[in-house]
Amino acid sequence: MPRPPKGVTIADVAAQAGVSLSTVSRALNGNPTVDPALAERVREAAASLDYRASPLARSLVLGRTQTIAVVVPDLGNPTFQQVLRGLSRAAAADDYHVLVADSGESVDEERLLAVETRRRTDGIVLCAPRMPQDELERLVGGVRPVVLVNREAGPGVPSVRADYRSALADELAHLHGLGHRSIVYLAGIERSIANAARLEAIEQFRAEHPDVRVAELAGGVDFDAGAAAAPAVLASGATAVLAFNDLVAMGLQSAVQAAGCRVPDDLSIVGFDDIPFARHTTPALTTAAVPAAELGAQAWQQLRRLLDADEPGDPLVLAPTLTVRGSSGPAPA
Amino acid sequence: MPRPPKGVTIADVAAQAGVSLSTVSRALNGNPTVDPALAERVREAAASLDYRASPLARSLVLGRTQTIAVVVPDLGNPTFQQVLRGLSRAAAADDYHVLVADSGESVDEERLLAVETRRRTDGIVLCAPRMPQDELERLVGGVRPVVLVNREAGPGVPSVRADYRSALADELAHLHGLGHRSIVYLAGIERSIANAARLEAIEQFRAEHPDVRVAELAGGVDFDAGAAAAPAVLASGATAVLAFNDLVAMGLQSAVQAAGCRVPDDLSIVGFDDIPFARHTTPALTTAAVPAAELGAQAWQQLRRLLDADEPGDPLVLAPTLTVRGSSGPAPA
DNA sequence: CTGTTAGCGCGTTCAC
DNA sequence: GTGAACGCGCTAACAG
Repeated sequence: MPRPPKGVTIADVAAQAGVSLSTVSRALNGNPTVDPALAERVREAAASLDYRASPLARSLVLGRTQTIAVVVPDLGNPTFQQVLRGLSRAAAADDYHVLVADSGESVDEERLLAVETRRRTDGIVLCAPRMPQDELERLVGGVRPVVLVNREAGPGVPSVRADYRSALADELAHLHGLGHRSIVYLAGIERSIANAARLEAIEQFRAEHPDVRVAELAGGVDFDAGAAAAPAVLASGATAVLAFNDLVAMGLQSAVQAAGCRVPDDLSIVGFDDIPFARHTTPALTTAAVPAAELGAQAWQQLRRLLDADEPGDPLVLAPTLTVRGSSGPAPA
Repeated sequence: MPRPPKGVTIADVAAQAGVSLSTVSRALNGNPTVDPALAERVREAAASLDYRASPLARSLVLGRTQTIAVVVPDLGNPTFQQVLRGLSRAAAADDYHVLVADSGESVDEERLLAVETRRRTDGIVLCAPRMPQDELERLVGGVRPVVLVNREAGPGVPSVRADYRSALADELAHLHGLGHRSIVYLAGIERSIANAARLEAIEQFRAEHPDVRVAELAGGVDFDAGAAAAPAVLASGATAVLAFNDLVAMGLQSAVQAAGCRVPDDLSIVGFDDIPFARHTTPALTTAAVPAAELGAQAWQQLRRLLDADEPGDPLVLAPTLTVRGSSGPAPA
């Protein structure tokens, strides 16, 4: 059972072409100080041997791996799946590879994986929504170049994020415009940055609209959490619900419908993220479209800039767009 | 702007501990032929300097990178997302890293990415549903160790796959048991292996049930394709539809419902895959649950076996489980 | 048990 | 313009 032909090295090519190792290296790297005739001979030899320089050896001597790492809390989460997709394609377009690590929602793992994967790569994209701010700031120092997704850590640390605050404000305005005066917010994880941003928007809305009741209910981040919240939502007497994300909204919608509640006639529901299936529920989900894949692509651009020029770009803030579909409608009389 | 402290090398540790490089290497790698006292001194020195061996240098000399590659056709496809997730977690549990590459549904890219990523890793997991069989068999020779997902390429090439044939047979039996005698199959990509397996099951069913009409309609692989097929499905007069996958089923269900057709009263719909949202449609989707994450985890086990012992495991076939939900019901009278 | 030497495969000075 | 030598950081074989 012969393994693939024992790695043909640069020495084999040199022998075949009748030149020295250095000449092969130069020729293959397009160094102009090589006699064109020789260069051609080297290329032919390399082609005939199907030679390609070992990425490992190159990495060691060049000090770069042409690879970046991305750490996500959960590869099962549609948002991070899209971030990864956008990042992967953007990096590939620039001939970079992507090492992916799933921290399983554990902050400890996040830290460990970040430093570990960073050592095998040229830079890292970090998605760490739950990591405490002080811990995050301590961590970024040790893993530069680094780009943060949906987090910030002071100047010099590039980041890309969606503006959750303004997006939730848009949703509140949407519901208010439809006549809703009693609204429930299904909160996500307490310590989550994303949750905090949403709460800010709610605070401001309350201040500007004293006539509207916005109640908070403990929620969660997945479909089941949304479904579990259904009884409490129905009991609250609210006419509209802001769910922490689309998964929660879909779980809620499914559960209240099963209980005989009509959406949006009896209850309006709005989600967050615009995951691919949001438009496919019945009714389709009104939501704030977070451009997750674009976030990933932009994260790569930020990282690339760091890699190429070593100068951090400005933090990038992408505004989600309110996407009105069938799950929200006028408040019941 | 000081980069992270210039990589501290094994030489620094050796100096700090007052021993030679080899002793440091041995001590840190748990080589028992080291004086316990010295070993301790080395560990302390390493800890005080926050030293960790360069993965790059280790990879070069050891001939292994502790990294595997996975090539998928589309990171936006829920099935491969789950495969990646299962693979990533299983590999991480064994201290292996995962390099991911998205071929963007292009067979050419698949081939290129496979050989390219393989060179930076110890092995590769290949998801190449559309690659022609002969091309696949030629490719695997050059990238071993390799594990195939949902494909096979002769003995010696480990693979993990779902049994699409038996799963579709189960679905057909399910519909037949509900009294359906006119069924439509919404086909996927022609040249796809997965499609061929489904067609086999249909052939056999036809032979065993001459009284049942099973028509094929051109379909696709995504939500929009399912929605686009709605008029043709309704015009066919069939009482049940087998969709190529859940996305197609959901698109179809959504579209026929919008046209006033009741599911499952007027039309039964069954999908394939059991993607996370299948249980969340209204009605919830009857489908064949393909254990994609488990497929990924098992792919790692197969690859690990190859890496550890160099002996391929037997091809693994996982049977999807028929999951009956609300979208299928008795045939209308 | 420890230190010295020789590579892993390549890019890059430095002399010719 | 080209080759010989050195080094990237580490492990392994070889002496002592």
